Amino acid sequence: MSDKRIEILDLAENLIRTKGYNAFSYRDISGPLQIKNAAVHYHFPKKSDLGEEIIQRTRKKFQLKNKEWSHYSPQRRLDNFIALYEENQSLNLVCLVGALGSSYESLPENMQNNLSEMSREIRIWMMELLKEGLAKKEFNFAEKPNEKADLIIASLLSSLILDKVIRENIFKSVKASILKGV
Amino acid sequence: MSDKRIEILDLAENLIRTKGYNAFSYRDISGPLQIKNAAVHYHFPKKSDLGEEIIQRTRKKFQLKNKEWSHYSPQRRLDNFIALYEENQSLNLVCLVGALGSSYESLPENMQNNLSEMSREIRIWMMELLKEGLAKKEFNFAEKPNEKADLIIASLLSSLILDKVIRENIFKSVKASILKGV
DNA sequence: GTCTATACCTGGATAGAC
DNA sequence: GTCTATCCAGGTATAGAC
Repeated sequence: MSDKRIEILDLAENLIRTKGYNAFSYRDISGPLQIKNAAVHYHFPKKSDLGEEIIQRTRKKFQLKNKEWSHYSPQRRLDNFIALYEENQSLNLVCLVGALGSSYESLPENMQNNLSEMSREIRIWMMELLKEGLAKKEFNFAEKPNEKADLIIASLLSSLILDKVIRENIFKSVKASILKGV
Repeated sequence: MSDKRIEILDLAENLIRTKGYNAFSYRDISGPLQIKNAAVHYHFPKKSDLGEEIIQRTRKKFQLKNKEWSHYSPQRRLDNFIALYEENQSLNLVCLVGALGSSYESLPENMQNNLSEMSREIRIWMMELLKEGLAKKEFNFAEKPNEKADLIIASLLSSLILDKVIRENIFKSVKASILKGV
């Protein structure tokens, strides 16, 4: 994969996760990268091609982490997962699911499908993690694993949004709550 | 306030909460309401005027509820607050903070400010509610009130987003988790 | 792989008649 | 308060030269 291609993807992802998919244009890419719009279109003919590839590579990154973490304890895997959000927060970035999901109905179909699949994958991963933690008595909570999983992924997602809106460290609070609750 | 004005606000709010602020246009308003773009501009000269008023009236609605609920028990106030999200979910709508917050940096300044103030107000309300519930021994949880408050408002916000993306009843899970955790 | 040039559309917004 | 008409900026996208 060429350097330019990656630079375009990186910049576009950043734009999506600060301004949203519908608020950035090819100019916002070509300007900073000092190329012309047509060059961006060469790499990604349609805007939705760009959007789709950003989702797909995010999904792949997550899958790689999974493999890497597969023999870690549930607690450590949970810590690592939360650390991903902590990094986003320090970069002042919303996560991709939050950035795209809130305007789901405005997205091209290929992006909707990719986004849904990735999100389901993360959710199932979290459920399995929690089940295993319960079984190994590393965790202790009253909710059903799917309920707890949904609470965790939902609260992490929004913590990044609310951080920007409220300008308080919501992520930190949410992290503390989650860790005290498992 | 004229009927047309309200019709415009209602429709625009719906569009924001399904497609996002940047994905709808004056045509999306004027078409369904069978008027012309210029008529919409008469009521709301700039798009951001429309956006701002939608935030402001949402904030006022919340303040009215507060007064109405002020002598209810903490548990009942929490139940009522959750019920607001339940209604949104049944209408397939993301909440306003989620819809706008995820693309915060693309918003006009007047909308950013109004959105931030409203969100802070909701957060503080939730913190007070939880503190009171602890003091009255209606609630029992290990986290600090601000940590718990952030967990609750964050998870409710995203539950509506994830509901759409994952197409499972994430809201229901989150609701169960919250109620078991206080 | 990047450029220039351009096509075509949609967007927000305003002036002025009714 | 709503209309027609119009403006202009910006958006996505493509053709064809280099």
